Amino acid sequence: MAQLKNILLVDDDDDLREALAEQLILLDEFEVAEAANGQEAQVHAKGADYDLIMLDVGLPDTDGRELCKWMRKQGVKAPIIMLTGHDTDSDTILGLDAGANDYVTKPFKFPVLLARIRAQLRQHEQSEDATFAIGPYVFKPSAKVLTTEDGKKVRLTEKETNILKFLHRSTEGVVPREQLLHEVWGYNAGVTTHTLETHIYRLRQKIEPDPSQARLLVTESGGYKLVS
Amino acid sequence: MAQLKNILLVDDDDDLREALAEQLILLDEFEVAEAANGQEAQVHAKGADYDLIMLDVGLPDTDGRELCKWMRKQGVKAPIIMLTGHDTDSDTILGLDAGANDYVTKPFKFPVLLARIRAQLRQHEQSEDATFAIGPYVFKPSAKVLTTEDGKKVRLTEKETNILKFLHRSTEGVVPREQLLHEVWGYNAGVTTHTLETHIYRLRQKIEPDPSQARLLVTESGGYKLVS
DNA sequence: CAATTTCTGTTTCACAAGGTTGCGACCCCT
DNA sequence: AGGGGTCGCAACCTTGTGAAACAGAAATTG
Repeated sequence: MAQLKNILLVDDDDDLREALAEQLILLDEFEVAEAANGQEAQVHAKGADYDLIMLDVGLPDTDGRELCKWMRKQGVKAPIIMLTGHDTDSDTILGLDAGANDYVTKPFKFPVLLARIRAQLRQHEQSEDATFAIGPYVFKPSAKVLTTEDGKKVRLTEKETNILKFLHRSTEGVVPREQLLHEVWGYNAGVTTHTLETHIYRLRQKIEPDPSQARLLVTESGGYKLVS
Repeated sequence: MAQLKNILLVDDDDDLREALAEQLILLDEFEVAEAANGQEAQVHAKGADYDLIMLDVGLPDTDGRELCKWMRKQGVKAPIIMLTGHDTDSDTILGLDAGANDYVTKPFKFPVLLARIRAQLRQHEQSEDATFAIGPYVFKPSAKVLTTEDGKKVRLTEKETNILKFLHRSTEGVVPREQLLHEVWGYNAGVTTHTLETHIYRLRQKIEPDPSQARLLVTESGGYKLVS
């Protein structure tokens, strides 16, 4: 099972917000935090890292667009989907220009919003600041580090990072050595699988809590796979 | 002036397509290639690298969604915006699930589409496979290389890549040494600006056509800036 | 059929070559 | 002097490879 995605849902319409949150939670893919106004949203945004933020434009205390800009200035990189009752063009434009990634007008059908949420999450995985859960770690490819719950960091080399990245990308399970070799070293690879095996060894030394037994990075029928 | 973005516009409605292309070109920000059907689109997609692709769903020869999937399978990473006449929910959902990044229903106002185009382009700059024009080079941060028109490659070290990345990000112009130091080495930097200066020196050796005179990477009042 | 050998795929680990990086020394120019 | 460029050097890190150990399956043998 993939890790649950963290969503922050900001809307002052209690009925709509709660209904939406419930539907999302029922899918068993998301964890949803709720905020009814800008004040609350700011607190949430400071406290936790969200994978996606949904923002109503008309909040009692702040303009959603201002909130959006504020979040961006705070360094929030998560995709932001703006929600609004008004379907005026200028609204949409202003919303997107404020730094939102998508803009959805109410009323909307839930499946459509969901598709847009998924599209944003999918796109974000390619981004600079994407992070992934791998075993007990948070893996940030662009920083080449694994971080544990309690803040310990494991620094990876470039090759190790790429290996982890490609292993993670293959949800399919086992990645054959040859394929991994091509993905990490390129097709005109001047190296043998033995080189890959050495890197796997070194990676295990770093990431396996007990290096004598492979639990995270498992060998299986001619390839490797990552188990969460 | 920033580099023109390359857009591929695929739609079989000649009037709409040409009008759209013209409006985009008039903005002086984009270069637009047009295709009237799937066949043409495939040829274009193979031939050139686009920064963004707009795809009509209803094409004479192919389904736009199939075309979208095909492009993704070909390794096209550019954002894809789907256009459609039908505004059915299932259509939107299928479109997004096919790998599109956004979905716009006709009729639309041009400024709205433009805002969505900009939003997609902005988001794409954060992505793994983003490239930037720097002087005579194409800079791909994730690959840590600069490529010239005629295919020559300049390999950069990690520090050099980051320096270039942050210099490029600051369209503002001059980046003070201290700021660059923080951005590249982190806030608890254990290094002095002299280290940065050394790196700049080495970077110039690599990227300045004539290393005796700095043209691309210029020193100015306590900082550096990139000139295109 | 059980014991033993062989074989093959994989792991372990040391080592050397090469690249990257920070710094010191010195120069140049204003 | 002071800000900045030039360049060499030493420490460190990364990486590929070779030698050897290991483990399980298959094959061989008595």
